[in-house]
Amino acid sequence: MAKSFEPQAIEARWYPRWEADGRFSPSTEADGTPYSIMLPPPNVTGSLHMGHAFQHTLMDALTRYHRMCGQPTLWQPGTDHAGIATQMLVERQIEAEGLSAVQLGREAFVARIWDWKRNSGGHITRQMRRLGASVDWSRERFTMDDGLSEAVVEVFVDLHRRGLIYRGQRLVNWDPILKTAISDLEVENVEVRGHMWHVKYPLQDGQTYDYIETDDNGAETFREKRDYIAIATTRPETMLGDGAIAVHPTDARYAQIVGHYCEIPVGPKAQRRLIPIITDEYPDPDFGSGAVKITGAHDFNDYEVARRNDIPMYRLMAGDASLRTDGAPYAEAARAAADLQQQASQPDADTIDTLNLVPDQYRGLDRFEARRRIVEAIEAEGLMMAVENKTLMQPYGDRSGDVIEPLLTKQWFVDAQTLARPAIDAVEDGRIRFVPDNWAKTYFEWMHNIQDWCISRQLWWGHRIPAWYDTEGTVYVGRSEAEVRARHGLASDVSLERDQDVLDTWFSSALWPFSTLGWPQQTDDLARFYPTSVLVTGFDIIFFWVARMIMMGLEFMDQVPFHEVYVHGLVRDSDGNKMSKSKGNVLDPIDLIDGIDLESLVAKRTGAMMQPQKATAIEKITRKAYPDGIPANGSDALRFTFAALASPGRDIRFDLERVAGYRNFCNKLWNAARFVLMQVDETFDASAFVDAKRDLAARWIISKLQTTEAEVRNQFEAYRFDLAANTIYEFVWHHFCDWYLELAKPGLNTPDPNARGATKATLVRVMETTLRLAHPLIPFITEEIWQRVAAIARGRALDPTGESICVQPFPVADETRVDKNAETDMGWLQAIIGGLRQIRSEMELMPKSKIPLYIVGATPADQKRIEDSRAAIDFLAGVESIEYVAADDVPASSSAQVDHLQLRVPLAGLIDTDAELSRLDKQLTRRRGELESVDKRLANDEFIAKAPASVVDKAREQKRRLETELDELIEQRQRIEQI
RNA sequence: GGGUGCUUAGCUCAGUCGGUAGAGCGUCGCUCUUACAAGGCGAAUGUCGGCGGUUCGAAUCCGUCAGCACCCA
Repeated sequence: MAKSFEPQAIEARWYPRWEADGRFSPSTEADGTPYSIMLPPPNVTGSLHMGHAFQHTLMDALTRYHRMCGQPTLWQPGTDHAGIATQMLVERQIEAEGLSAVQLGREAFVARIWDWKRNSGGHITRQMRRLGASVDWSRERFTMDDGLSEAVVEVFVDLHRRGLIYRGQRLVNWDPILKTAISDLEVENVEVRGHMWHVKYPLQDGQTYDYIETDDNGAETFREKRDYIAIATTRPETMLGDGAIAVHPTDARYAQIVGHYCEIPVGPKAQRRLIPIITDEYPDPDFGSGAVKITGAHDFNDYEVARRNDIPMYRLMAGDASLRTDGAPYAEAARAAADLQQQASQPDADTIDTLNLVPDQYRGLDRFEARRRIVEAIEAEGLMMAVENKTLMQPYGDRSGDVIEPLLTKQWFVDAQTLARPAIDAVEDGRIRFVPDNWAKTYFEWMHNIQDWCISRQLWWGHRIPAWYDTEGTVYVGRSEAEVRARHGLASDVSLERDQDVLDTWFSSALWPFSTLGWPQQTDDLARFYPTSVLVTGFDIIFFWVARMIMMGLEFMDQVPFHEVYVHGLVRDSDGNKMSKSKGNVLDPIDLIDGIDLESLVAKRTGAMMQPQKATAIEKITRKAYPDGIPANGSDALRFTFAALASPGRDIRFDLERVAGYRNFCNKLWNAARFVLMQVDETFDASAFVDAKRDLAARWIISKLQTTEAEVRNQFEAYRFDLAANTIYEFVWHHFCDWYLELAKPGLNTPDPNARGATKATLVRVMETTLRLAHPLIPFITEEIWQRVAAIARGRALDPTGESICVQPFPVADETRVDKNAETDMGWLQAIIGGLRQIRSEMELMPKSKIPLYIVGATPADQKRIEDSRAAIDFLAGVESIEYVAADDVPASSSAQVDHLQLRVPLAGLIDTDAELSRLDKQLTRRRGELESVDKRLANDEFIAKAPASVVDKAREQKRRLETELDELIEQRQRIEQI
């Protein structure tokens, strides 16, 4: 074996073997409960980031653990088609060629995307292999695959037939750059500095009223005669589309003018529109003037008010958020609108939508330019009362970064309220459990306030909506045009045109848990692996994805899609900041595995930036943070780090130092294996010594191994990856390496061949078991070592066609091998060796020098115990001789106290009296403190009366031990003082 | 404004049932010892955010205040 752990060679060797040997396909023989996990499909355009690496590590650990437990285990991989992201990416490529998507046409453009997908779409799946992800690649799926597309059509048609999908003209979030509707979840609200403009809306025909403000007691505080109503708005450009002014029904200030009309103070004076003053619960009387303008077509709150009060909604903008240029000239449109207002009932939305109420001089302006011009005009007219600086929440599209415009358009919607009800029940009654469980609250919170889901997107890349229109605009939904014609009796000469839009990518993702398993066909896989066992995901997509999978799963499979949802935190940088390209603090998991030199890292972080002006600053922080680049740590070390940091309910701060520590851990394991293998050759058969008599150390390490196995199992079952990692670390380093390997050394030199064999067998078999225990977290190194150790441990050669630790049984604790006596004895031995080492260290003795040891107070039983472990004491504490003596028979010495035993190391001539005294004082102080605390508790009658007996006994025992040790220490101190 | 979480050693974090506080990293000594110097041995260290309550006993349970972070509006 190589002298130190070299991950590159090992990792490159094993993953292709595992994949080729089909280790990741669910066993058809195993008869355990099927275990399955759906990989949250990453974007096909994506590359592996730290969040993926973290999440995939956890899923892989679970998958490998359950596979080793003998369950037929499936980790289902795949990618989603990422409608907007992919379309943007290929559009940019085409533009670089001097073409545009429009020039190319829909069909050719979509063909180009498929080309791109075939050639470049698999990047992230190659990276997943580097991480060791044991997904079943033979079942890889893509949301645009035929089977999955069939599922999408099936679901759409079915939900539509049952009225749970509908089409309608609604106010939606519109992205003016992408020119598509997006769902409310794809909108990010950001606080920005803006203005609040206070504008006078003059009352009709110069009417006036007494505007009176009062305090809480009803006393008048302000009075003024007004011929206007004051309106505050952050978006003056939408005034053109106002349909009414609303005040709160209890607002006395405006009661007298409710039902009157006022004038929108923009546009040519001759055609200014009059709008009614109405009452509605929505305006907050304490906010601003208490009166708000209602622009139903450009604000979500106003939309609701307009609907409630039958106020017309006038759309002012086109798809690129510029002011409309279509339709009749302004004078004509304004007259039509005024006429409409006189009518008893509203015409339909389509008719109103044809009215373009943008004055001719503003038509075609960008919305922000229009705002500037309108503000100017109001000011020029003297109707601007005040301009207030104000921070406001502005909606941005999470893909384009542009300011989102609420826009009235025809879209398809899913009736989310109806679907949410059973989905809420499933979590309430425990069919689905969130881990940590407080995420259920977040889930309920959202589900109880869920909005209808806008699922149509004005894109070309995606699942095209299975709806057809005849020339009248009548809509027919069906699996295909032929089905539609047959179903509705439409002759072949009736012209039908298919809906241009595609579905939200999340619509197909919502079907992922069953569409990947073959639905709508009733496949064996579906029967076996649905519902899946657990979903591992970040909290950021509970709404986007988790909730929608639950709704769709219950609706179409009649069963929950997964029993548990493990919600992990976010990976942040070592300072706790979110990782982002624009901050330049992104780490690439592959760089942590392979290492990267500084120049490459700088180039990577500053290349292809959205904001190139930040490059210099990013270069600077990068050079400072990683002066030597990033060293190669290997996949196992990275995985172990993620596991160790995965404390529930917490974001993780990712620290390179931590990875380095776990790389060292891998090296430790590697070297322990090297040592073990140096002790045995291939002919050694550990199984021959299964029943051999074992020494204390062997019984102890075997006992420890059992409790470790039980703990690790529990921790995996409870999703405590952090504790599992710590438990394994502790066992390997501090029990196996620090103690057992050292204790085994003297045993390997004894003349008794049976004792030697027993020690070797213990070394090999504990090693082999440990590898299986650690495999789910660190698959590569454990496989590499296991291949060398397994045959010796089992006493028979591995199958020449290949065996793998991947499919070996996960260790099961054997209660009968838990040996409490061995653990007690070992604790005592460790205390003795520790005491002697402390003396050696503080007296600054050379490691090689041997010391004589005098032991005071040893009973015959103690002496036997000591002699039984004599070789270990001699070897680990550098003892050359032991004498059992009475207190008075020892020359000047340094001492250690282990219970009633006093260990004394004579230091003829060497002793530093002061050093020894201060050492003793330190021990005295500590024990006195402890004794004081115990005494205080024991002196309390209520403690004796009310505390459980075991706690009281423990305290009494502690008191007895402390008193003995104190007595001895005090005596020893006197002896030293006398020198 | 509503909700959630966090505050423990210099740093990053565990702490399960309430029994008197731990790990890793870092720091300080000694040390190249035949698995490992990416190592070994030893050492130092805390107002468990503040205050109040429950309890024989509180880092842990309850209340309250403060600071930080995130989500929703």
